[in-house]
Amino acid sequence: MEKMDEGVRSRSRGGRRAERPQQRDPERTRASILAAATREFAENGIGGARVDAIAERAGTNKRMLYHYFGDKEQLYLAVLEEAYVDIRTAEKSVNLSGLAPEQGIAELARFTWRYFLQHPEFLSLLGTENLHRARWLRQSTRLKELHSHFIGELSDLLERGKAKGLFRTDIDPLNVYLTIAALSCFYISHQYTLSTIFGRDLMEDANIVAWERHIIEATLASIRR
Amino acid sequence: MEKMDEGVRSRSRGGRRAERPQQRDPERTRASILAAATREFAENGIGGARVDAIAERAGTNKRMLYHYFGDKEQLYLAVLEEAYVDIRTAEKSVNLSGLAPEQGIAELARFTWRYFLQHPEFLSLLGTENLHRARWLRQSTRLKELHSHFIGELSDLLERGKAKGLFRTDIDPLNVYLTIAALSCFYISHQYTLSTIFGRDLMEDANIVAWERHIIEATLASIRR
DNA sequence: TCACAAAGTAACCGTTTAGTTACTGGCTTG
DNA sequence: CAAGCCAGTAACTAAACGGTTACTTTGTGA
Repeated sequence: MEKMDEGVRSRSRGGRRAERPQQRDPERTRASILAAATREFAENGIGGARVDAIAERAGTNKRMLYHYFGDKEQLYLAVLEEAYVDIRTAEKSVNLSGLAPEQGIAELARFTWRYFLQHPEFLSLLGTENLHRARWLRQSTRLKELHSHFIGELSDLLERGKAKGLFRTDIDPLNVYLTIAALSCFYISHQYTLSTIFGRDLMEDANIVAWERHIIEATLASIRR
Repeated sequence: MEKMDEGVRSRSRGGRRAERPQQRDPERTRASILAAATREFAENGIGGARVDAIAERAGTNKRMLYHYFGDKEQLYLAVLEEAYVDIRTAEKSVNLSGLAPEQGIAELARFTWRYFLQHPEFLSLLGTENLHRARWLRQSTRLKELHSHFIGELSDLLERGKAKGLFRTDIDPLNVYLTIAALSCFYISHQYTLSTIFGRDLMEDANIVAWERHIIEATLASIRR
């Protein structure tokens, strides 16, 4: 995952099938360009990302990048789409319907926090996208149709909680989702300025564990009767 | 505040003193470059910002920009420093020591939310700075010394609240500050992707009012016994 | 088997970009 | 009042950049 530089070429040293080393591999080339672009855009934003740098990181030629993706902006869109597809796919593996209301909310918060923690590049792309007022997200019909199923699951959890008298009756699912997302996203995406200003490393294990507990507690506290 | 294009030049049509139109005005030129740079960096990030665009927006020449600020990066640093000085100055106008603990927390949350709402360029600069892992913030001794006095005021409020038996005793002031900042910052800086995905304009008056109430309620709920 | 399409390379191109040079005009002070 | 410094302008430059052209290599199916 670290060194992409020899990516495509190295296939010749032992491909899937020994009798045909297969020096060419369109899918692999495309995938390695996409992975390299994800890193480059996440690290530098769209204005700071360099097409040459992406090609080099992918271990391929700049020509291939234009061959598979058209231009820099379409490549960025492909990166953004992949990032959204990935999180939506991961979300589907979470099943909240069998859990008690409070446990369900906690599980949803835990998943969101941990996913963001493991995919900082997604948060970075989100930041870039918002800097540009969601220009590419709005442009992409595919992305606009890619809804999170969390809002639905959350509505269900809240209804069950309300019926049991556990939760306040004036709670909006979107508010709960935004609360979880805000507490998770901000802590990670602003870790550098925060750690510098407060002189405390927010990414220390103990602090990470404490903040996870805080997200869950604060979210539940805000919806309990 | 809107049209900077004629900035410096227009001084000749009536300066402070009629007898000396004063075509030159270093301070004004410097200030208009700084204001233009703030907008340009906030809108495009550091990689997307254009030196020529800043000069044009400032209604001056590119040479002046290098004359007053050295180069693009130092100009960015000046913009960042000014933004931090501005918020720290505004914070000082808030006096919480005379308020009851719950009212004090509410006031602090209200101030933070409203300041972010009125200064989205500050949030944008923060995002840019974090994208680059606080490279300029860490570099600037001036900025590292520019602490928020809110943490101190907050500690005091929390102590008083604990003494009265209102608040939990295991509360960390930094956690409370991060909670308020996260709920405020995320909603505003991610408004574009969120509004697009959820098909609801987060910046509608009613939604803004509701979220302010939510920030205050959620923060208080998370610290009450 | 060979023609043709697709995969891949490297050198190139016009434009944009940050930064500079060489200059003009005005303000201040010795 | 002149000398010299500072504010300001416009045209320039070298390098970086996104994107293209012209070409080679490889796999495949008529």
